[in-house]
Amino acid sequence: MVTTRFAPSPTGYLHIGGARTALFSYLYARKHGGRYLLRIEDTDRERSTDAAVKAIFEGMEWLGLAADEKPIFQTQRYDRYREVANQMLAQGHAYRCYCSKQELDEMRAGQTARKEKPRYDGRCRNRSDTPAGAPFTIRFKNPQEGATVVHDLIKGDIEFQNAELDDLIIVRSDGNPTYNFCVVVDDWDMKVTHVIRGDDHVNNTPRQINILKALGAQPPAYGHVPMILGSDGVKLSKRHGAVSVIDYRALGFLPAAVLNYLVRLGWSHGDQELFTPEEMVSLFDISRVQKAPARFDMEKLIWVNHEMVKVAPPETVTGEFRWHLERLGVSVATGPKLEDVVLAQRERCKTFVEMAEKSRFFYEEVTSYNEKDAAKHLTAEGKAVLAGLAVELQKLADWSAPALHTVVNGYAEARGLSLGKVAQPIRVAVAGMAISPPIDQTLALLGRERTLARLAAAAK
RNA sequence: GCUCCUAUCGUCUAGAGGCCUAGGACGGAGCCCUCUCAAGGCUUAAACCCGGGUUCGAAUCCCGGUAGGAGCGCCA
Repeated sequence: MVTTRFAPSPTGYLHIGGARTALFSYLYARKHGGRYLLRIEDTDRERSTDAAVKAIFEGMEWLGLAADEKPIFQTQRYDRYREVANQMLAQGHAYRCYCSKQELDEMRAGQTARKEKPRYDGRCRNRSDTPAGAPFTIRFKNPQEGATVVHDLIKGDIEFQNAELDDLIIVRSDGNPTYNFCVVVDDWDMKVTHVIRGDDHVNNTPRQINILKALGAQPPAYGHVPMILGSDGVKLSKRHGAVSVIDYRALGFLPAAVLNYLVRLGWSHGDQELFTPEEMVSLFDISRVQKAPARFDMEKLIWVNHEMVKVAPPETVTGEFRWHLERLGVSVATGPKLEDVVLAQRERCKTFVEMAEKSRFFYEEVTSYNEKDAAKHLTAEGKAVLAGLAVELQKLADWSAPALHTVVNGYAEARGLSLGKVAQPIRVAVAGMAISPPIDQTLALLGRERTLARLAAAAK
């Protein structure tokens, strides 16, 4: 069965680039009826934190990319790693290295000075003496001849000369296993068939394949996805703004939009820009993923989000809308139904941050007016309109959009005023600004009581 | 320095030797519509990194250059 995994290390937030490799892994597994697993690579005890683990879970859950099975933590598998390491030692695939850190540093310094690639020269490979009590690391005995080729799902065949690869440490002198070794043992034990991961691991791949071969295991297929760059073409970092997946929630995006944007970044299916979750699964084709890194474009994400917001069934997005309103300290206890406001606002709001800001007047009192808008529309003339209209509205029995439409339009027509001359002052009066849905809808949603009170307050 | 990877509008991309006068999308510009903001409609500017081959024919294949990126830890 096809098995993929996402294997982040919990040393920070869930990076947007990581989210994309997770998405590709997820899609690949789904498409082939397989499983998608999550593994926490927390062997770096210094930098790994529980908060980061939590952030990863939160991010994955928000995106809807939850793993099919319970996540695996590398720190809980040390016994297994040691067992495999000892087996390799016994079989002659690994050896003890007694080189000190200082000795290694000197070796590297010499190589760098000679403009050579810094690498371990294998001096302990055939060492016969075993200094009693001396600290040692365990190194993998990498083949010294021939070549290892990676049949990459995205990049095609990549050939490495084994002579280029040195004997890497698989167990540290403190007895703890290293990254490249844990990955190999885990992928093997988890029966991972397709390793889809970041581009930065390409150079680790031949080593991992060689270890797997020494273990007598069948290496999985690999697919290395290019990284995501900032808009300036430099590696995406905090300097570019949001890099953590969960930040995109705070920015007002829908998980579906982030997913859609991410899947189209470095991948395409003809001219199609928008995909349903089902289409993503059925249409995704890893071999069509771009080989070059792509730049992150916030403008396009915003567009994708707006497209999603415009067509999503309102009830499916009220959760995000409420979350943002409450984040602004707005109580939604009294006021129109969230669904109705979403329906009225979604055409003009690209994100939920925007929607919340432009809709808070439906739920809380207007305590101040936008200065420019007030100066322009709450003039003596404007106030007269508000006062006059208030009288008409008082008499209105049916507080519905069509009825309000008739009254407002009728008022303007009767006085030979353009609709703008009437609607704009009302807007400022009830919304505090000159931006709102069509005026009849706005008033209908706001309700009779609030409308009349605000009209009166502004007419003064 | 060494190894590996990459290269189409500003950005994401289509393009698998003739369908390319290089298509779509975001963003930009202009016009229309309009009670605001939007949305929508129409129009428009904008790219094959450079140089050699191969071929009747190259954005597409090959080689070289250039530029960018990744890796070279008892980090992951």
